[in-house]
Amino acid sequence: MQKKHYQTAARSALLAYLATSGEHPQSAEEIRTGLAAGGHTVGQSTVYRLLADLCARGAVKKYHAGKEGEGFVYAFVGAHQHCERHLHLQCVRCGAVRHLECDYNTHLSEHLRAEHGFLVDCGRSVLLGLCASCTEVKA
Amino acid sequence: MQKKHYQTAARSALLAYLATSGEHPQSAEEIRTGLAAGGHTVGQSTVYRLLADLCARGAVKKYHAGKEGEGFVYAFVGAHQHCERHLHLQCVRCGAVRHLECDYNTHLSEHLRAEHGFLVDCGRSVLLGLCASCTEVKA
DNA sequence: TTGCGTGCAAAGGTTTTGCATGGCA
DNA sequence: TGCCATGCAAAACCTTTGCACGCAA
Repeated sequence: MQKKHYQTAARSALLAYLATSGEHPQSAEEIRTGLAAGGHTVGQSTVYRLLADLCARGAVKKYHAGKEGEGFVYAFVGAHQHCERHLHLQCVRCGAVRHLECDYNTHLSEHLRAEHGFLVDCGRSVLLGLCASCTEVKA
Repeated sequence: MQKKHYQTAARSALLAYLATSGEHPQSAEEIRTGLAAGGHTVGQSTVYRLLADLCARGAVKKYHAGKEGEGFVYAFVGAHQHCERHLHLQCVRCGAVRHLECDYNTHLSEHLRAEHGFLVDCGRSVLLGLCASCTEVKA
């Protein structure tokens, strides 16, 4: 059961900010900077605490940062309430995370289970690569 | 082009240790402890530097640690010289990483490319879940 | 009024870097 | 002999925690 929470300035600002930034993953520090740019100064610990809370509620998802060794990035989940059912595709260039809403998920999970005895946890699995947009501008 | 390197005691010990520990991923600190247990005291910075070097040469692979927020684990690559061609399955319980040597890799990559415009970088993609062994003892 | 939320600062853990010394080729 | 490698310690980084005060309900 979710712990109750107050509607505070920091919480509202964070939610509003995440909503406008779409599902583009950002680090805690980037989020804090973004909030500050919008006139909302929020302590770093508050950012982490709010993100952890939202994460627990399923409103935000936490991914490994694209660049290794650099902690985590957070993305607003929005309408995606079934992340445990599909795979995730993260672009190593732009950082965007796409949710693979496709029957292929089922095929893959079934294949791995039947042929390899491996139970995939889709919600936590992220495939890395280049998204369509970044492929086009591939330098 | 690879930078040349000397054959030093620390380097030999690390390689020997990794060879015996198979492909089971370990953290830098675990590796250091393991070396110490074998009578080889190696400075922590040396461990990191050697791992980074081996990683660059493709002899060692670096994965996110199973538990989030806890850095990385390293695994000996050994005979797997084609990690860029297959997916990786990491067990969230025991930490083992398996290389998916199966035609399914091709299917998946092709599907994602054709249907979703996403170019998967298999070598860096890791699917999380439960391996066969851990599924059996699922508590 | 109650107790959660917040900010600051300090703590924690892991990885990286600077520097002088030591060792391989 | 020339460089690379190593160790120690300090620095850097990101994240978490402790504590006292503030604010929502």
